[in-house]
Amino acid sequence: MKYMQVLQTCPLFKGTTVADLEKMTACFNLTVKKYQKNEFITLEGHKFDGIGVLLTGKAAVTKENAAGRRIIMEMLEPGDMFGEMAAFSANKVWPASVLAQEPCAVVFLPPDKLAGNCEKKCIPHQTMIANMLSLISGRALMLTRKVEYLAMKSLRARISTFLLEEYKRQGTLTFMLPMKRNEIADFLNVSRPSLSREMCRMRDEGIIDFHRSSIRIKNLPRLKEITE
Amino acid sequence: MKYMQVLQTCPLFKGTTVADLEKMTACFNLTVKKYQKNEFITLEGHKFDGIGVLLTGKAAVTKENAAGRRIIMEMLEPGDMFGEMAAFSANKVWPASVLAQEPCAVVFLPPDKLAGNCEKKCIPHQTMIANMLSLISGRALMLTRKVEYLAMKSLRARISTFLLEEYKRQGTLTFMLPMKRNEIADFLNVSRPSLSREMCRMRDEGIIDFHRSSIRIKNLPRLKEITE
DNA sequence: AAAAAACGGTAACGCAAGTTACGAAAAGCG
DNA sequence: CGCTTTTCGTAACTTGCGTTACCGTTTTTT
Repeated sequence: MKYMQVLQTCPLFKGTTVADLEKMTACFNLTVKKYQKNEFITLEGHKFDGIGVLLTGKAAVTKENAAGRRIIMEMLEPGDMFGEMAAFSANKVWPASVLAQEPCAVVFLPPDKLAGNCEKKCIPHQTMIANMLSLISGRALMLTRKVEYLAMKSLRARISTFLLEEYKRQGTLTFMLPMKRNEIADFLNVSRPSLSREMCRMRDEGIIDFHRSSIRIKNLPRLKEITE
Repeated sequence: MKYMQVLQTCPLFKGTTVADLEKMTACFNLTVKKYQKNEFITLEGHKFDGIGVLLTGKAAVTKENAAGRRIIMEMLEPGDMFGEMAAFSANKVWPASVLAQEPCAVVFLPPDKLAGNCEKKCIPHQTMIANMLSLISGRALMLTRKVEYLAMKSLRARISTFLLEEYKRQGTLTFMLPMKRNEIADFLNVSRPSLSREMCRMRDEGIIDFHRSSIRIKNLPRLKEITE
């Protein structure tokens, strides 16, 4: 199959050779589907077709908000997969919609064959199952982190946690914020003016210093203290 | 083992006969531990002991946030399991605490044996892995739901969503709430008085009616409207 | 059955964060 | 360069929720 190279970059097939992939895909009876720009690849609430892997193009995972507005959850690039969570749950419907932003080619993996018994009980198949376990639990842990953020009552605690994670990631007390104010506010689930106000208060108290996207942690212990 | 019946109700062993279970448990080297009411079964951040299965009693999965406020993530009943997410992650510590709400009996399954290759490649073992996949993705979906709850800004929207889910589950407009006020407040991540106050306001407005744990939805369209 | 503990409704008060609106600095663009 | 657009800080006002405290009721314990 001509898409084999792309398929190999998919985390699901990490540690699998192209030869193994060829064998497996033959077993899977794969169907490549094509979509035009602005066409829906999946529709939230509709019947689940199998785990999708984006082969070419660009697509957006979207969800409808309470207010009925579409929010982009994630952008998909070739090699990315979607629907891996819904695949093994009881309720076999798409938890989100996927919208093609460009012409896209997608392959769907039937979940029953994936988890089901391979007659040959081949090693690659087991590797794939292990990958799947690690992927999904990774996703679950990521969601746990999100819950931790949202469960924080005070805005200051959210900001502090956010800054500390960034500090940990970048390694220096002075660094650039990876997002604009608006995006940070969205991520922390607060309004932008509230974020600005609180950041300025923290600056007044000598905890941090900043200008636009460049920020410096002036009182690290204090910052940690806020998050407990 | 006397708990074999309960173990069979554990979703991890769904579709497995008692005879198969006997064989597998022998291989697993299981230890049953007992806990008193209000005793911690696991402690957040402490060393991971293996996937837990609650055999008897009732327990709450909780997390502490910065302010020391405990939020209930989930309630556990006999046959329920916990810690399956941490089992396949790199960092082998408990991501949450589990607190016994009643005297509890718990069995722990070592994760390496679970995911590792069974020499016999027996069918029950494969069933168990498939079950595990289904369980973890179910948990991920549950967390997604939790995130959706917490992302709601107004308390009224959280209450309405909670009541609508309960209505959907129980099928009648008049039903019993599955938790006490304190637990609901924890679940919705608000204070108990605030929950009471808002529920009374909704009663005053004729949306719902309630006394203690029995509740009746009087204006279903209105309730749905609030969540939109 | 009496005592103790848990549960749930209520009210007053304070404060953190949302809302809205405006202006200045920075960035994008013809 | 000059114009437009985006980004960000700031301030006044509003509001929803937390906190605390109290009390009646229900449940549990002895």
